[in-house]
This record gives sequence, structure tokens and C-alpha cells, in this order.
Amino acid sequence: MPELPEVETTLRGIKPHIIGQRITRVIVRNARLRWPIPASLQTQLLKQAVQSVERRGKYLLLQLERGTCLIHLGMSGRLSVLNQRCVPQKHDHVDIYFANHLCLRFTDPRRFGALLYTEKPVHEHRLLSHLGVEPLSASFNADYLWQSSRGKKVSIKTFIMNSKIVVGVGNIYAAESLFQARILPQISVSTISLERYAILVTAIKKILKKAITKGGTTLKDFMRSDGSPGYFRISLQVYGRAGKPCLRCDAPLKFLRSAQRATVYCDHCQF
DNA sequence: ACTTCGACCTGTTGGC
DNA sequence: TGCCAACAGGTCGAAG
Repeated sequence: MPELPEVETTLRGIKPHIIGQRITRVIVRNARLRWPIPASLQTQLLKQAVQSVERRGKYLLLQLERGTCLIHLGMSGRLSVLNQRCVPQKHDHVDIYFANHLCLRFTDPRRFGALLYTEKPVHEHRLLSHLGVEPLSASFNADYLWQSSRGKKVSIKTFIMNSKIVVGVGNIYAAESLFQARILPQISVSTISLERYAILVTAIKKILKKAITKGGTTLKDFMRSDGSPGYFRISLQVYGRAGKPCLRCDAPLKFLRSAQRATVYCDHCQF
């Protein structure tokens, strides 16, 4: 599930339930995530209140009184807020209980996710310090992309998926944005004009915002006792549609594997 | 300095 | 139906 819109939806879903709440108990059933959850985490979180919940790229940051809890959902992670004790399932690795008796549960079958804690300034953390601009901020614009791409040869798809450049554009939204902007995924960043970068930036922002709006319609589901997320499937133009007709020109969509990621595009509409 | 590639995991899917 | 390989929405860090 987790591309930026899903992470943003998760943030909006959990925030109202845990903001201001004091942590009363932490249960770690499986510490073996992408980085092992430190054994000290349970003690460190205990009795701290949540001051704010923020997002940086695809990282969720629970700002506590003395430090910050960093959460990444990886490929298959999920956070749910449960209002009563709910029997943990196979992949429910962490529970954080609050004074209001709600439980924030971290579920992640593939365990590519992460849950860490730091008492240093969180934006200086090694996982955050190198991150590029937020795609929905004003800093993400055509000039920025054009400037950042000088002297580089990478393909435009690899480029916009590079978190040092811009955060939160994953494989699905990269493919969709490039289709919308009519740019071939495999062309080099050095060949793209400022004007086309402007079109691409607009497409990325539009698609991410639309996806956030759609995810936002299911926020009530966060309180479902079974913890199922129930996201609407976002209507996708190219992702997962290789060989099927292009929705703009009817030509069969092409498939390409670049940097080990599947890409679908239309070689008639995109150039 | 830039770019590619392997690694981390488990669940699902599709071909034989 | 069963088995097995390939693949999946991420991203770090080593190697080239």
C-alpha cells in the first residue's frame, strides 16, 4: 500500500486518535524489521505524550516529549488504530497503547518497514537528512527539476523516484505521472526542456493530490476493529496495464523493466 | 560523483 | 490440484 498518498492517508487517520495521548504500554512481538527495533524502545516511549504527528517523505514522525518515533511502512506495512483489545494476527509486530485505551498497531508481512526512536533533532537523522523536497511543496517546481538534472544521465523515471531529488514518488505514481505528462520513462533527464518539466511537475502534484483525496474518503475505516484499511483502488491509466489498450490512443501499452522496476507506457502518446 | 545492483522478507499469482 | 518461479507499492549501501 504505501506510496506517499497512502502514508498521508495513514497520518490523517491516526493523528486525531493519538495526538496529546500518553503512551501507557508498548508491545513488540517481532523486532526484526528492516532495522531491528531497539530493545530500549519500549522503555524510552513509555509515559511520553504525543505532541504532533508529521510526515516527511514516506516517513511518519510521532513527535514525543523527549524524542521522535520514526515509522516507515516499507512495501507492505500498515498502521491501524484499534479501540479495544484485538487478538494480534500473524504479522502484527508492534502495539503502542495510549491512556485513552486506543492501540496503534503496526502490521507488516514483508517486514521492510521500520520503527525507530531518536532523541536528537529528527531531521538530522541519517534516514531523513539526505531527503529531497516534498512533491506538494512550492520548492518542487520545473526550475528545481531542471537545475537538479544538469550533468546527469539517468532516465526521467529513475530520477523522479530518487528520494534525494524528490520524496514520495513511487513506482505507480511515477508511471502515471509520466503518462499524464506524455514523457517516455526511459529518456535521459538531460534531454528534457524546462517547459516539459513544468508539465511533469503539474502532473505529479495533480495525481498525488487526487490520490490523497481518494484515500481520505475511507478514514472512518481506521477504527474498524479488524484493522482492514479498505482503500479505494485509484484509477490507474498505465500501471499494471501492459499489453492493454492505451486509454488515450488505443495502441497496446508497452512494458519495460528499468532499474529493476516494471514500467508501463505508451510509445505513441509518450515521447 | 554518478549509476546500477544486491539485499532485505513474505504472500500472491500465473505458467506448466 | 499442486508446485515453483517470478513478482510485488521501498530504499539503503556496496560495488562498478
